[in-house]
Amino acid sequence: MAQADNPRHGGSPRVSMRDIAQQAGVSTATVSAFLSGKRPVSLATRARLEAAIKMHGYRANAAARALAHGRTNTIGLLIPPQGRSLSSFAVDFIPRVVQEAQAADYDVLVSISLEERQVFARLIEEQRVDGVILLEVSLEDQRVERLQAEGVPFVTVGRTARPDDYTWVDIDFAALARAFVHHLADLRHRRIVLFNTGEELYSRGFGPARRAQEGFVQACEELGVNGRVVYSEVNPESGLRVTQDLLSEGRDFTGIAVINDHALWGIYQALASAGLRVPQDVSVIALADTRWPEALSPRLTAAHHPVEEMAAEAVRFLVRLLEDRAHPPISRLLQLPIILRESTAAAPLSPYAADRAIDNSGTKRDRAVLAQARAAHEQAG
Amino acid sequence: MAQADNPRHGGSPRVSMRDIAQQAGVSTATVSAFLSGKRPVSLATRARLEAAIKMHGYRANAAARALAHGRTNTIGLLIPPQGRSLSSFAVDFIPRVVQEAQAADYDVLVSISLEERQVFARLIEEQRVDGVILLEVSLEDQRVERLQAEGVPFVTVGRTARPDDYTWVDIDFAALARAFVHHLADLRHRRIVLFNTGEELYSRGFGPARRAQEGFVQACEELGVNGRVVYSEVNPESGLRVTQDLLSEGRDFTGIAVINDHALWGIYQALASAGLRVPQDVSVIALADTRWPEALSPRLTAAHHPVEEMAAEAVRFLVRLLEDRAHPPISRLLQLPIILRESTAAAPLSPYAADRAIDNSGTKRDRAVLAQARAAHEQAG
DNA sequence: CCAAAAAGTCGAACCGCTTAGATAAGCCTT
DNA sequence: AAGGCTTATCTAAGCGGTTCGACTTTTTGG
Repeated sequence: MAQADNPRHGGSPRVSMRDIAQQAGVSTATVSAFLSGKRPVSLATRARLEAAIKMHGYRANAAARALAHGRTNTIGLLIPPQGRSLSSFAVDFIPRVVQEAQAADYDVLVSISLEERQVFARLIEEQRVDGVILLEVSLEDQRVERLQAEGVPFVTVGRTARPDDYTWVDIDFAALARAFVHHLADLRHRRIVLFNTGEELYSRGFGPARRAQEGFVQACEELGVNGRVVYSEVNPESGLRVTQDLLSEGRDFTGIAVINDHALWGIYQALASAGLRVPQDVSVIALADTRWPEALSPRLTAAHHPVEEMAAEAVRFLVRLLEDRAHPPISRLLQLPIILRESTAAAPLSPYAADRAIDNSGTKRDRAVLAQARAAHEQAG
Repeated sequence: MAQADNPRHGGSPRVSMRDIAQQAGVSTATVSAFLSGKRPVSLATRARLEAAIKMHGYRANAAARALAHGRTNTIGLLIPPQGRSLSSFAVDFIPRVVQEAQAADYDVLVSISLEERQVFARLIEEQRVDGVILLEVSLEDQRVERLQAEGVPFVTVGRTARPDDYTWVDIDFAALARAFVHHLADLRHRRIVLFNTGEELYSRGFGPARRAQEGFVQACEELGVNGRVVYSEVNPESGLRVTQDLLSEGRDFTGIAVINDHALWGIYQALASAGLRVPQDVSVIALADTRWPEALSPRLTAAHHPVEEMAAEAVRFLVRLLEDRAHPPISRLLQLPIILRESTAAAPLSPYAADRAIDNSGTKRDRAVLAQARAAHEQAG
């Protein structure tokens, strides 16, 4: 084939290890030894090699290294298809993954997990990556099964219904939703709406959507609260529309819990233009990124979505699996503290008699719960 | 080295081309010919190969291919460091790049262009990518020079001060800002504020920030409009704060032009809580992603940021450069039409005498300009 | 019916790096 | 002074593909 003088792209021909070896008067094996530090190299040789390498700005070719070494030092990040990620998640997530990976000497290959077969073919079968980080996992996720079957190291952000034998990071959405309900119930709210993710995600068994709803419903039942769930897409418009629809049906809620922070803006907007004040008329509590809670007015009582922490942790987990193939599965279920601000307050006593009627029941227990929850929140915050 | 029975990660040992060749009773050269289609293969052989390949689910190892072939079929995407990208840009940009690249049979390696030297070392010098897409380009950008010097194919999103000898896609921010001013001036606004990007970006010579401001200032001068520029970071809080500061100084503007759509929410919010109505008291015009204009109330007169189009175009350009190394530089400067909605209206006549005073000058010319601009906008919309 | 062209296949070199042995020299030890 | 360790280096065999010249068999045109 002899592309001997590989002209490269117009620039200078790439120097290879051979060139370095020649100039330093040693074999390529020695250069490799020097570079990897896996074998001792004499000081004299060292010096010559350093000089040669610096002089040419030499760097080992990644493909060759990967081929010989059997690892690519690249991790695959499977993101959901366009404009469908949970909240502002992906915005902060991707850069953080990249950064953390770079710190661990890995590159990140981003792929859209739309056409599953294709992605697997490229990333896994062609062995472009050593391991994979999987986003937006469903309770029943074929990708997880597939990865397990292939024996590819991977970590999921979110988890399936049976997450025992692989590695993941997740938020305890059920507990979070429960905490939302408790907080609102403590404030004597009796009619609460949960703003869940979009319906499509929910019906596909998207973990957070399912678990949050489950926790929400369960807590509502336990506390005798009238709970309702609506679904909102991840764009500002949707939150607006959904809230308006809700209001036009006649307002039968005093509290709103949100796990899809893209809806927040619309919710505030819709409430305001309906003449409803937060928190006097309606309380709002949410899971949100760092930016919204302080920007909204009144400031938002919220749990902070630990996007970056999850990104970093996912990478760290994956790296650990890669460095030690026999490593047992690791997992981390994050409990998020709720930070109390001004968007939640005691439910209005009037003008909704229905609320009051319900209010008469369960008051004693609620008091206790209230006190306890308050204490917990104070600590957490 | 003999890791003969390469155990791979727990799974089945990877099949290589040799296995396929053996099973089909041919040489690896023939397998390669079959796979690449670069040489004819008889029908009989074809059939046997297809069977063998399907049976093993064989796929050529990417590293080996890259090594032999000299191309990685991977493009590098250099994104700005965390939380500093222009508006919601990166959110939609990355997935679109990945998608478009996948369609052209390329993978995307994302890297943060924080530590320039490091990134270049990994991506370019280790030859992990065939070409690069560069985001957030400054007027004087060392990365561009470096890439040119190295002879690496690349395309920038945005452009430097002298963008003649390389490939790029950009928005005509100067023209856009001018159009904003014209539109507002046509509506008899005489005191306008430009919400630019954050100050740090501006001072680093970020193209859009500089060019937009230039166009803005220039148009203001031409039209005798009193223009002012403020800088807002890409988070909802910042827009709020900046607007509040502006208002607390005494409101000396009736029109707001925005190129940083993250500020929008805060602007609307701040205006509302100051009791100012849009558009009766203040007109707002902006460059924004698809989601905000329809979600804000009143709906936003805006130019739509063609994020996805730019992403797709950037990839297409790059692929063209990669397929034909001798290809001359390509470029595309996008002119964005302004879509008229309800956030802009004639400037209020009262209670600001100052506005009126200025209004008396230049009226005739303004009339003509107005008519013309209107016509243009009608068409564009 | 034969020479020339086309089709089909193979062997072998090569891409640039890693890594076991093998080798050789220097330094102890006894 | 010889055997045993270390230390430093080299040789050579891969890793899993691509490519190209050479060789054999068909096909084609005259």
